[in-house]
Amino acid sequence: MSSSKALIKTLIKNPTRIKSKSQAKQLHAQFIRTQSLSHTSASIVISIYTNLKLLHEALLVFKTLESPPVLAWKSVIRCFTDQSLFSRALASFVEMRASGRCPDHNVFPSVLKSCTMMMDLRFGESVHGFIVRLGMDCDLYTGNALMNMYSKLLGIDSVRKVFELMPRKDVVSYNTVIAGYAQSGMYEDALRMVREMGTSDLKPDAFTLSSVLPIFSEYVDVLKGKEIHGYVIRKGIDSDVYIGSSLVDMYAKSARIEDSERVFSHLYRRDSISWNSLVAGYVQNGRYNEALRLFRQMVSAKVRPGAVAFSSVIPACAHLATLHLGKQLHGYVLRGGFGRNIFIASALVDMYSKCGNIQAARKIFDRMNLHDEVSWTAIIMGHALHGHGHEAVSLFEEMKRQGVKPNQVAFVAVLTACSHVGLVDEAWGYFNSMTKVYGLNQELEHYAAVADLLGRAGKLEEAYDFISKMRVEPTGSVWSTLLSSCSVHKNLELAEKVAEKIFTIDSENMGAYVLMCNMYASNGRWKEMAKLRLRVRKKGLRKKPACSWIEMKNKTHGFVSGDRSHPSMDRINEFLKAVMEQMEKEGYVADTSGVLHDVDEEHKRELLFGHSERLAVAFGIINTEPGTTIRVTKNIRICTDCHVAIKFISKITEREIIVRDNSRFHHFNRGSCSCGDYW
DNA sequence: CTAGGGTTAG
Repeated sequence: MSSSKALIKTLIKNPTRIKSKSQAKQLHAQFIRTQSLSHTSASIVISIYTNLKLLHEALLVFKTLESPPVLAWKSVIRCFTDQSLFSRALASFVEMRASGRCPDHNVFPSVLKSCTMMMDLRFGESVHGFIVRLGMDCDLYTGNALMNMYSKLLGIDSVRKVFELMPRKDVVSYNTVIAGYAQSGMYEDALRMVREMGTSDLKPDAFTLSSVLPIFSEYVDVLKGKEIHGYVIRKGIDSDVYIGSSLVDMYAKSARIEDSERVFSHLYRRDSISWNSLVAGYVQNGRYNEALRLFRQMVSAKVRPGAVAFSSVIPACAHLATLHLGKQLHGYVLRGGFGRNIFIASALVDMYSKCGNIQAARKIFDRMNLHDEVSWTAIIMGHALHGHGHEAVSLFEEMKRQGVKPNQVAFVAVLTACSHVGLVDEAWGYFNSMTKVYGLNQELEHYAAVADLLGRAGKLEEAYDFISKMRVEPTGSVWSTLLSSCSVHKNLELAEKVAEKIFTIDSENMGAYVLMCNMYASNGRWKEMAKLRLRVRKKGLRKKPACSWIEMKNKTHGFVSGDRSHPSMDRINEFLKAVMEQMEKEGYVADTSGVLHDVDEEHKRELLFGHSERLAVAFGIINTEPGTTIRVTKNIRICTDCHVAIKFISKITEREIIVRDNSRFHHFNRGSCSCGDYW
């Protein structure tokens, strides 16, 4: 009996001396044997159990108490919070108050955290009122918990109010306001608080830095970031997972993916966020294949991808147009129960439309129960790319009707839609409404879309004027779209003016050289052409090879123009020859104007024959069941002659053929194309 | 009591 009393005394002073479950059970048993399980000693046993996270054992003891003392309440409430049983924590708090016990300051941090996690601001505020009435609002931990709650549920202003009223502040207090400022985009204030910390003799720790680092990745200030990286290493907290993923992300966002890789490879502990920071980093830097490789590596490292991981990798499939991988990921998404996530759904809509399956994209879009400006934009862009300009425009109108305000990206999408079907007046209306109705500035992309539209519509001079008077400095690519319009509408004079504009901005623009050479050739201007060719040779420029690829049984087959190395080449040629005979019977005449001039007519036809898109289409047809849709992707614009030829092929073979070039999709069916030959 | 990664365009 007396030894138990001594034990109780030491335990009251230091209950964490009990470190294992068996020790705790032993002690508990001893109390029961000596019949000294009073309210006080029972509370101690409870707190020992809860410190060891043994909720079940603690509750068994707790239930035996008729009127549990504060220590017992406090322990179970903290344990409930600890185990994420927030509503039970709050219920216990209510019960404690009803029993007339007055909570001490140790109870509030857990209660406030539970309110935060339950997102129950009303209850939290009433607890705050209670805290003030008890005069406990000057308690450090309680104040910190209050700030955290307001930061998550109310807003930074109330956080600041609590902070300023706190008589004593520690690192956690500062970290909480700093995170609050950083998360509300008030970067200057966040950094000011970091400096203020220093003057209060508090040193920034891992929490501080992982809140501050994302600021520099958004500012893209590598220098500041590197400075922090150095500080982190000196402090020996560079292996912190939180800091690690912030660093990976920061370097990736500053286009220094090699530094991201280095940081990642030095992390000895990696969670799903560290992995995903690098996956997302690869995607942000256009390294789609590496993103997919790392994602697979993450899965085989038994790190379960979460919702964020899927919304990071799916765009990689969209860019690569790898439908089979996209479908696989879609399957994982559904099995993981992430189908309703708006980020993922938007990414899927985009992926399916970029992989050529606009119907699947639309189905996912229609099944979403909430549409934001991103998902609207994804489906509008999808229809635009597939040549459904009118549908895209009416979706844009529907978006506005539903009260979703279009952002700058949405305008890029609707202008692109107008451009692909030649809706000139509508496009002007949208372009002007940006500033007049929505207070958005027109940026390069919007100017580029309108310039493209005017050029395609054959209003070449108007397009030239428009680009010359842009409020933003035009880039080579804006002029390039006009140049190709000049070529389509056979206006050599303007093309020369445009080409000079391009060469002053980008003297190595190979596409422009090729286009100009062809135009000179078809106009019989051999001298100018020769001069241009010499310029190209002097610069040592080479033509980007045209290539097309097609997916077959989960494998991608690539074809380069004129390259005969594919094992099926004989069968492909046999097929093309047979189909060509039929085509010519039906009126096909090879359009050789797009081919360089200095070869004879017969050879020109042969060159067209070897165009990569034609090879890929042929390969697809001979390797699939009749009636199967053929999907081909090409790295540059589809050639005029191939466009005609594939129309014939679609009719003769009764196939739907979908070709994605660098700007849009062409759906060939029964001898015609969805673009209506307007492209 | 406090912290990190995500979707649409180019």
